[in-house]
Amino acid sequence: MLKISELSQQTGLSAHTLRYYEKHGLINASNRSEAGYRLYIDSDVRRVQFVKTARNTGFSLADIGQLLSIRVDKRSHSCQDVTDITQKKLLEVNAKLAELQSMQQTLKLLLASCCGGPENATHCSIKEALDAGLPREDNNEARLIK
Amino acid sequence: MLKISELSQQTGLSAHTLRYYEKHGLINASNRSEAGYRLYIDSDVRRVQFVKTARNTGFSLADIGQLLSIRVDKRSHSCQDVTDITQKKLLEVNAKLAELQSMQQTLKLLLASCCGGPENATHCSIKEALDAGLPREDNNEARLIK
DNA sequence: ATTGACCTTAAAGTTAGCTCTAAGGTTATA
DNA sequence: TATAACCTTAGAGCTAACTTTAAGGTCAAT
Repeated sequence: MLKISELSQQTGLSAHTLRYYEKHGLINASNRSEAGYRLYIDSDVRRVQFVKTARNTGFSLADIGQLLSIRVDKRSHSCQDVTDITQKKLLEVNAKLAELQSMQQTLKLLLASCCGGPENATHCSIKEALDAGLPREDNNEARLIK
Repeated sequence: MLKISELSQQTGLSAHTLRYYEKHGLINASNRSEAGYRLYIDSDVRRVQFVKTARNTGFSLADIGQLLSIRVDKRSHSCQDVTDITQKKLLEVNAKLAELQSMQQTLKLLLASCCGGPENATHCSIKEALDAGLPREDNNEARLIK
């Protein structure tokens, strides 16, 4: 039985965030101690890790609640509901994957063509990466926010 | 030369959002008309699309500004700077990819094992997907937010 | 020449997702 | 037994990223 700070350590989410997720119906402590402390078991850890992964891959907490409801709330979902939701989420994941892979490609090209790449060791040219898909360079500074 | 509403159409971002991005240094109109209207060219479109892709893959606007500064502001970055930033972003992209692929796997398993999968056509069992990596089911409802 | 659909800036409002604070109870160690 | 390091809830505060509003200028078509 883990206390909330131990769950926090195991998942990398703060105790505050874990309570916040609980308030929004995403997770739950399996038990409470006499004094009212939240107590978690292994399956709670896996559930939190799932939430974290989903969040890291860009799903909103509402999306994640929907994903979790597939697993948890069997009785109120028909088979059709489940496959519909799952299929929709899978399409979203696939779209995200495609965009991420394009970003990966762009960054790889940038690394390969800029300072230290085999054909361009002495000066930094990013033209190759730009030509391969990035927007073209211009003369304006891109100011960082703030 | 595109006006802002035309750029909006081509990129799927609202004119408001485009002005917001400009205010934060991410994009810029190449020209202005006599009356002060923003006018964009093809390379502006590509730049906005890059911003959109990066945003969709979970980068913050500050991150995107950093990525754009690699491409744009050659003089103020040493080769080392550029490779450092790029390499760091590439690691982030790779981590996101790994998490997304794990989500994809989970959803695929769920689809395959639930209602209509070859070995389980008559009732909806998600146990297979759970056993394959998802947190276990429990008896609590996952309430959707709001 | 006026209507309506655009465009401008500046600034206020909104939402999601935390993050922190206050006020107080619990538990382990010195 | 007291000190510190936990835990509790309720609620306020914060930041990022929009989104809307206000007040007004422009432009094409009737």
